[in-house]
Amino acid sequence: MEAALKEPFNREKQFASKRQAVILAAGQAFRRRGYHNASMTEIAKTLGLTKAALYYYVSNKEEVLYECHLMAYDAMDEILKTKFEDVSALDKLEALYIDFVNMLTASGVSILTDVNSLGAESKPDVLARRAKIERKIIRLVKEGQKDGSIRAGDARLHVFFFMGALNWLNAWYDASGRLKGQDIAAHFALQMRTGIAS
Amino acid sequence: MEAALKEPFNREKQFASKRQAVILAAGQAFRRRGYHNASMTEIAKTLGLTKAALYYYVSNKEEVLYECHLMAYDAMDEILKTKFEDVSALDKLEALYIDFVNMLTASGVSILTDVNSLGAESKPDVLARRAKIERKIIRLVKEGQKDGSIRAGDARLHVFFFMGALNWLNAWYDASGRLKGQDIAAHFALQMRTGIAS
DNA sequence: CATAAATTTGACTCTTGAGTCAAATTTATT
DNA sequence: AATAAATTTGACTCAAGAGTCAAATTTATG
Repeated sequence: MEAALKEPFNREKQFASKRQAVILAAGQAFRRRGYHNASMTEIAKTLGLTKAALYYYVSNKEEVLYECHLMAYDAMDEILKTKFEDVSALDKLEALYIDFVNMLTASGVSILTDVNSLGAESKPDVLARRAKIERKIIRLVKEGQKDGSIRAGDARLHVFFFMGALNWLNAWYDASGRLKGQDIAAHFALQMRTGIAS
Repeated sequence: MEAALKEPFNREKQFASKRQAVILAAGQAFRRRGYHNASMTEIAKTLGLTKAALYYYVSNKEEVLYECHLMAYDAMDEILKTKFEDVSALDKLEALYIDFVNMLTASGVSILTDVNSLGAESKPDVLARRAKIERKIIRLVKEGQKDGSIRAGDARLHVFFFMGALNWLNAWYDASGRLKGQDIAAHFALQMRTGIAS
């Protein structure tokens, strides 16, 4: 143990992580103030930079919005990869939902709902991404209706209902508030679960 | 029965109703495309008018957004006035929730979430208005926890959960879709209810 | 510590959409 | 039909914020 301790200053890694920081900061600003109300100048200031410097990392504002969406969906996809054994679909769903809430309250990543500010190339992408996630969850609900853990009813509506609660969370959750993310997760998971359990 | 049939062309009424039409159309546009993506020109075109004509009815875009918010909260206040007899708080809540969904799917009024695009004078107003409604609903939930119809748990979280579902509805509901407003109302009410029932 | 690449900046330009206004047009009433 | 008020419009101005770029500054490495 001598060298290799302080990373050999990998150029690309440096750049990539700073870029990530830009996306994250922008995401927070978009979440709190809305895409159009948050200016690039303002986002730059948050990072102790100048607007011009931001453009060294990203090519335009819309790209940033796009990346924010992708970041959220990546995180959700990751959660959806969880493997379960011998549990009902309802139990799976509950576990996933808890992870979703924890991710949203702890990671700084947020689900943005402004899809209309995306251009004609990226918007379909983002919608497709979201649809894919929704489909997975809907499939899980249907599975639960088969294994008897989830009551009958339009599976899509079941999902829209509790995913709505999740989206809304982004709007009101304040990390500095008195409500702890974990508590919200537990509460929401229970409310989600009992809302659709058999 | 001779005169008084065709209203005597009340000036103010004419103006007021056209103004309402402007607000409503703008609300739809804001809901579908977002406040900043919906231009005044576009909204005017919807009504077969010119942007300049819009400004005969309203004094600026922000005022329109403000009125949209008020319209939604007026509608909710109206619903919240409903008097009930001999029913549990949970039953009351369910009835109100059904009315909320029906209002949102049938009236063309929508709950806009963009509060940040409001100016410093109107934003606090709108927030206060929303807070008042939330408090009423939270109070009802607490009442239900007392009368035994609603299970224990942070009343605010109970409410944020199902109100989130309601807000999200605005984003995805499409009047021309195959899902009928009434069906959504019934479904959502059940899911809301079972999510918090004792 | 010299230097070449990476990063940051100040000072621009450009676009878009809000908002204005004098003039034109429509409408209810006599 | 005449007319005065109400309504609508075309053709503007203006501001804000996105995006650019040559030059200045910082940084890792020999």
